[in-house]
Amino acid sequence: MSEDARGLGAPKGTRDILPPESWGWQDVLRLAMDTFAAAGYAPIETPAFEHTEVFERGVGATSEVVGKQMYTFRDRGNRSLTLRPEGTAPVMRAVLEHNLHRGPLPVKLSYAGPMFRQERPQKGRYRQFFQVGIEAIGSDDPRVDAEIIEVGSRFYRAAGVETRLLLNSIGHLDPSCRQGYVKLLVGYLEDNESSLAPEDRERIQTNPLRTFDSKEATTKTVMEEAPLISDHLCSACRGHFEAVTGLLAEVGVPFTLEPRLVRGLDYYTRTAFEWVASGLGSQDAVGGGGRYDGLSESLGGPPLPGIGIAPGLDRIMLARSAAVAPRSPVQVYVVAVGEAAKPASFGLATSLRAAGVGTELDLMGRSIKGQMKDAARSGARWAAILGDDEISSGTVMLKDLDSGEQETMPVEQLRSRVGS
RNA sequence: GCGGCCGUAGCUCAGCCAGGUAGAGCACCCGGUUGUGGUCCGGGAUGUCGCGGGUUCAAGUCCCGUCGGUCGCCCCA
Repeated sequence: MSEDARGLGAPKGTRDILPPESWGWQDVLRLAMDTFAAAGYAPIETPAFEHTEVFERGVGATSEVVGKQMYTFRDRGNRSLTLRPEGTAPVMRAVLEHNLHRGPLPVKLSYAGPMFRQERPQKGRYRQFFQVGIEAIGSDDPRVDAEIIEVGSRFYRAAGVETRLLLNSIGHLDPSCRQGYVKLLVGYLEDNESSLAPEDRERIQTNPLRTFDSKEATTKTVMEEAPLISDHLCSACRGHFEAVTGLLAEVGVPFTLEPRLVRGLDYYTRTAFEWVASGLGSQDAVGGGGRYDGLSESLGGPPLPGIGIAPGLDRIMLARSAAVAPRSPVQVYVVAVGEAAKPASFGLATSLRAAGVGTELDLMGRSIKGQMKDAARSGARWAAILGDDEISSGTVMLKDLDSGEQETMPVEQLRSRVGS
């Protein structure tokens, strides 16, 4: 059942996240932001849409994301706007706009929010999906790369997701480095063009690096012998990458060198990586990231190196062990016995909530039995039972729903009793 | 954007092949004597059979289209 009877289901590729799963969603989101904050990354909020140019210039017009997947529209002022397909270019735009790079460097920011790409939906791939992320802008020190990657890996572990970190360096844009390598690769591909799958032949000119991602058996065979970027990095990029891997090894972050790893957004340079989880089919990347040392200049800013990661919440929720049940926020359920107890139970629930104790009560006029059942269902540890007898004596009967034991006590004692 | 499979109660699904008055389990509500849950027993409510069209005396069942989901391609989180 997907369409509402009125024909108003959530739009294709979008979805509602309902209780109880939404509790877990909130837990993971909070865990991410706390993990980032503990490493000094401050939250930033940017708009859900930007001038289209931010992505065309930032992410790159030749990328699949910008070329085919953006939600672009005109507003009433005839401006071309685009729902953000990713979070890094908007953050860089905000940094440049507000001159954050004129302050202490690196600028360390975290964000969380929905992203939008118009693709064919399937499990783990939605048109509106949710990413969290961090960006460190203004330093090309390998320790920044290592810090960002370590924080990301720690987050996955804490969230209960088993991942493998795939790591590569794709060099920087210079004839001595990636440009030279790409020339070499194009030459190799042209020499072997007849052995490539037809759809991969077009890529030779448009996006030769992506041939490494091809699933076509014939192309894969060709690519096994292809020159690797790792063998053609300039000495600076090679040194940078060796420093990054050395630091990761030192702090015990496991990784797998993946010399064929390339990424889909044009701004990536040097360090590039993905976290993959098992059991998600072909949508196995639960997060990725990399360095983007040319992004600032693409957006008209000064030279300003940066690096970031973007874990995807939707896939993380699919990948984490389903056993992690969220804790119920309700501790006490107030049971009202008889009409007279209704206002009193409402007052008791209110004062418990004001004291910070998670409290629920019957709002449906249920019988005592019905209320007890509802109490059990709410996940509350205690039922606070209030009837004529208790009201007249200023007491309340507190029942431990696990053990079944109950005792009567003055109302004033209730709070300290359930506070533990 | 392309291809395979699927779409019946809130949920998971049976019924479809061989057309003949819509089912199960779970969940939900009430009750098992008047103030006590999670077990058990009894009872109850709930469906435009995704949507539209066609074939037929008759369509959940056959045919076509469409929308949505899912898996693969593509791409990526």
